[in-house]
Amino acid sequence: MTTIKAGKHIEEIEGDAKRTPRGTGRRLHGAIAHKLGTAILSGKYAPGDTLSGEVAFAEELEVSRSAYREAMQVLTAKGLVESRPKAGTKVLPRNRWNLLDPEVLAWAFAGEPDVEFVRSLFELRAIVEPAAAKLAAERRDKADIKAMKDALVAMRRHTLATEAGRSADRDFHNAILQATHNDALLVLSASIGAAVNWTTQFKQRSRALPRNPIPDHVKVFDAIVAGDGVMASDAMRVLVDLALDDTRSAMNTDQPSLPE
Amino acid sequence: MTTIKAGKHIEEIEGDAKRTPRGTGRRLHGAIAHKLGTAILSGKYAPGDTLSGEVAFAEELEVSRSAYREAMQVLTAKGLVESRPKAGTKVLPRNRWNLLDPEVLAWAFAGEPDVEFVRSLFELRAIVEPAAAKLAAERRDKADIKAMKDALVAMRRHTLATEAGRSADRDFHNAILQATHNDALLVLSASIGAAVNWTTQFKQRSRALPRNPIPDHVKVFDAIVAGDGVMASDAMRVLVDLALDDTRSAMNTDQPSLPE
DNA sequence: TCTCCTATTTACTCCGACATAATATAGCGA
DNA sequence: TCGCTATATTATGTCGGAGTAAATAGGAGA
Repeated sequence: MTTIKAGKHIEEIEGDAKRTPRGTGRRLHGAIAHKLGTAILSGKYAPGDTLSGEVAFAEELEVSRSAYREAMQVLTAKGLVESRPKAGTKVLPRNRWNLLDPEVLAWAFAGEPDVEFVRSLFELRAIVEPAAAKLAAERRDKADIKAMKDALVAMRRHTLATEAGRSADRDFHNAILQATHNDALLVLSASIGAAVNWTTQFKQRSRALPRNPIPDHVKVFDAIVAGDGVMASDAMRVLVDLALDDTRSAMNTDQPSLPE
Repeated sequence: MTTIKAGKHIEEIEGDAKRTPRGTGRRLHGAIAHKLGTAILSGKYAPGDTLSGEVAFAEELEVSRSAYREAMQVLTAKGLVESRPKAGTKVLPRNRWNLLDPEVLAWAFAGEPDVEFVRSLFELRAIVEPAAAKLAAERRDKADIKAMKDALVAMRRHTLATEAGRSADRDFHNAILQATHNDALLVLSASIGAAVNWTTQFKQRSRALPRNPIPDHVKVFDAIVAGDGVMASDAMRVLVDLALDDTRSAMNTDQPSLPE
C-alpha cells in the first residue's frame, strides 16, 4: 500500500484542475469559492439549481469536504447559495445576492459582464457620487484635500492606460467619499471603486481613450476645495455621464468572447 | 469513563454559553459567527486585535475547530477579520468591513447602535431613495404598482407598532426599489430595509409615534403612479427627512444601556 | 552590522465517523 | 379511497485528530 496519509496528493491536484497557489495569501477554500462564485455569477449555475452533494462535489473538485464546506460558507455569507439538510445546496434568487460585495463584484466581472448590470452600476454611481461630492465640498478638511490632490497628480503622471493611473483614479473617487465622513457611503467606495476599475479597463480594451479625463476631474476638485457643493455635484454628474458614454460605446463595439 | 464519542455533549453547550438552536434553520457555525460578529461590531474586539488561536478559541467556545473555522470563513467573507499562518487572526480596520451586508448590519444593531452610524445610514437613504423614487416613477409597471399598493394597504391595517406593519413598510420601500428595475439599487434594498426596520423599532421604543406616516407614503405612491419623477423624488425626500427627525429625537431622549 | 538560514508557531488541509434535520415513503385509521 | 402519522432515507452538520504548509522570529555566519 502507498500509505498516503494526510494531504499528500495535493501536487496532482494543483497540476490538474486547480493550480490554486497563485501568488501568496491564496488559500484553497478561497480558490474553490472563486471558482464556484464565478460559475454562479456567469450563469453556469442558475438560481434554483441544486448543486451536487457535498461528498460528490468535493470529490469532483478533488478537495476534501472541509475545504469545500468552508468555501460554501463563504458563498452562503455572500447570499449566493443556501444549504439545508436533506434538501441540498441551492443557488438563491438573484435579489438575495450581495452584488455590492467587492468579491462578488469581482466574480461578476471575471467573465463577460452583463451589459445591463454595468448600466445599473453606473446609474448607482450617477446617484451616489454627485451627492457625495456635494457633501465632500461641505465637510472636507485639509487631509481630504491633500489626498485628492495627490491622486490627481498621480493621474496626471500616469495615464489611465496604466494600472498606476487607474489606481490613482480610484484613489481620487475614494478620497471624495472619504471626505464625506460618512461610513455608509465609504463602504460603497469599495463597490463603486471596483466598478470604476473594471469598466475603465473595458474602455481601454477596445480603443484608446479619446478624451483627456483630467480636466473633468479638476473641475470636481476645484469645486470641492472651494466648498461649493452645488458646483461639485454638477461637475461630478458630468464626469459620471461621460464615463458612462465611453463605456457604453466601448461595450457596443466590443467583440465578445476574448480569451482571458 | 463516560465514553462520549461525537457531538454528544451539545446539550451542556446549549444550556451553557450558546443556546444556539433558536427556532429552525439556525446552525452552530452561524451562531458562532453571530456571536463573534456582534462582539466585533460592538467594539469588544477592536481593529488590529489578534484573536486567540484556533484551538484555544474553539475550546473556549466549546465547539469543534471545524465549526469555529467555518464561522471564521463567514467573518472573513464579510471583511471583518483576516487570518494568516503564524500571524493569527486579526480584526481588520473598519473601512474593510462590509457594513452594508444585511447580516453585518444586523450585528451592528444588535447592541447599542452607534448614533453616528445611524446618521450615516439615513444620509445614504436621503441620497438613494429620492433618486430611486424618481426612477420608479419613470419605469414602474403594473406589477410594481400593485406591490406598492398592497404594502400601503397592509400598512394602514396594521400600525408601525406591530411587526406586520413594519414588514409592510419595508415592503413598500422595497417595491419602489424594485420598480427602478436596477439590480444595483435593489441590492441596497436589503441594507436600507434593515436600517429602516431597526430605526423604526428605536422610534417605537422611546415613545408612541406622534405622527401618522401614511399620508407621506401615499404622496410618494401617487406621484409614482402618476409618473411624475420630480414630485416622487420630492415626496420621498420629505418622508426620509421626517423619519430622520423622529429617529434623532428618539435617540436623543433615549436613555442608553437598556437591558436587551 | 547585515544577511541568510533554521526553527517554531499558527493556520490550513485532509480523513472518517457520527448526529441531526428535512424529506420521502409506507402504514394506519377514518 | 383519502388523509394523517410514523418510520426510513439521505444529505448536510458536527466532531476529533493527524499531518502539511507558510510566515515570522531568532540565531548563525559573513
